[in-house]
Amino acid sequence: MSGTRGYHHGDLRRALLDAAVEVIDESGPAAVSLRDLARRAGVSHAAPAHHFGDKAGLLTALAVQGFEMLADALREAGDDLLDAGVAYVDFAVRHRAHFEVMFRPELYRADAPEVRAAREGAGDALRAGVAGRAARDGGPADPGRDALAAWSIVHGFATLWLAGALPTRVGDDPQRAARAVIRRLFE
Amino acid sequence: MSGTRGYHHGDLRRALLDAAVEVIDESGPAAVSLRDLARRAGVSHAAPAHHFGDKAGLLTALAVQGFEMLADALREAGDDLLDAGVAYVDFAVRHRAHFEVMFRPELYRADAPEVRAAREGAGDALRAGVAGRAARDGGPADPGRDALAAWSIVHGFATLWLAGALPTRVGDDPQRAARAVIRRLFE
DNA sequence: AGCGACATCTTGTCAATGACAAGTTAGGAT
DNA sequence: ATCCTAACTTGTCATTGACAAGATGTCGCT
Repeated sequence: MSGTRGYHHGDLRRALLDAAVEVIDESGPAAVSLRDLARRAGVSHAAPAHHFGDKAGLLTALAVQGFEMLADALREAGDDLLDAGVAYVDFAVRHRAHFEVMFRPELYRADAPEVRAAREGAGDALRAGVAGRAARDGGPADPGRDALAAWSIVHGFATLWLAGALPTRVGDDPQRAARAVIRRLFE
Repeated sequence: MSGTRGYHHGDLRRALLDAAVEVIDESGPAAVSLRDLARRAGVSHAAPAHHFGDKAGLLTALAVQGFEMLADALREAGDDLLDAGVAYVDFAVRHRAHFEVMFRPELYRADAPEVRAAREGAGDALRAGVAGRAARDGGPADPGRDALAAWSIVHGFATLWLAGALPTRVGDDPQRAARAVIRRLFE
């Protein structure tokens, strides 16, 4: 789907998404301009529209990609709440552009079926991580609430970290700091 | 500062900020257009520039206002972690526009002195709320980490709620759901 | 090989926007 | 009364998103 063979450009779709990630990493999603992305890819100003329809279409593709990447990262982290939580934060920091778009539904078509599917995949992976630790502890009173608490704490930490809202005293190693914060959930 | 007496418009600065809140509530910060705000206030398209310089200036004013309102809300909630946490979420939900701008530093001049001051005021109020409960529990091992964990969990919950990312099963009462999640911190 | 269909990309255009420059109006101080 | 300055307007320009219409390359089919 994303890798049609060499046409005029070669793989414009991918190039545009990569360029978008670069721009968002530097200046946030609001700074994305289809014409700028086209310039960076060396194509005409209207080329992006063909692949994504409009700006929301491009960001929708980015969000889908992001949810899929997050699901992969969480699955790879296994079913330990601490590991899954750290993986969540790590994903947000290393794939900041994707993460920032994913949780801004007003920027893209969050109700598109591909988005729903990708998001649910990530949700399943997250719940699996939480359930693992909980089972080991002898079963929580309310698994739904525990999952929500775990998701909230890692999502909040990641968001605050990305926003640069945390005091410098927290340090410059997000994984380390996240680990300490998450541990607070079972002490 | 925000209420100069009746000039041509009366109180354009306030009117523009109010209109911005309205627009952001409906369509997010990306949808804010100075010309649209001017139209809503019944003034010419360049009037906003006089009060705020540019778009970032307007959002900077909104962010300052937001941090001050948040500090007030937290102070009013007292020094109980649960109450302070619920107040944080309540603020985010009831003042969604302010909250969304506050934690998007790329949209405004986050390094402006008025912003720094307002943000620190809110930070102090937040820490005060966390410290209260901790002291009652006999003192935490690491107050800095506890504050960070508490901030993360309420900020994460609020963010996910606003993004519409939470499953419907969580319900439609953010205060109730937040209370349950926060309680997970001391059980 | 040749032809047709289609995806890919380009050129051209329009309304909307942010930002700036320069001019106009109205309150307040003296 | 007059000046001064803040508040606002009019005019303009480059940039952008979106759309329409045309050009070009690639592939399937015969």
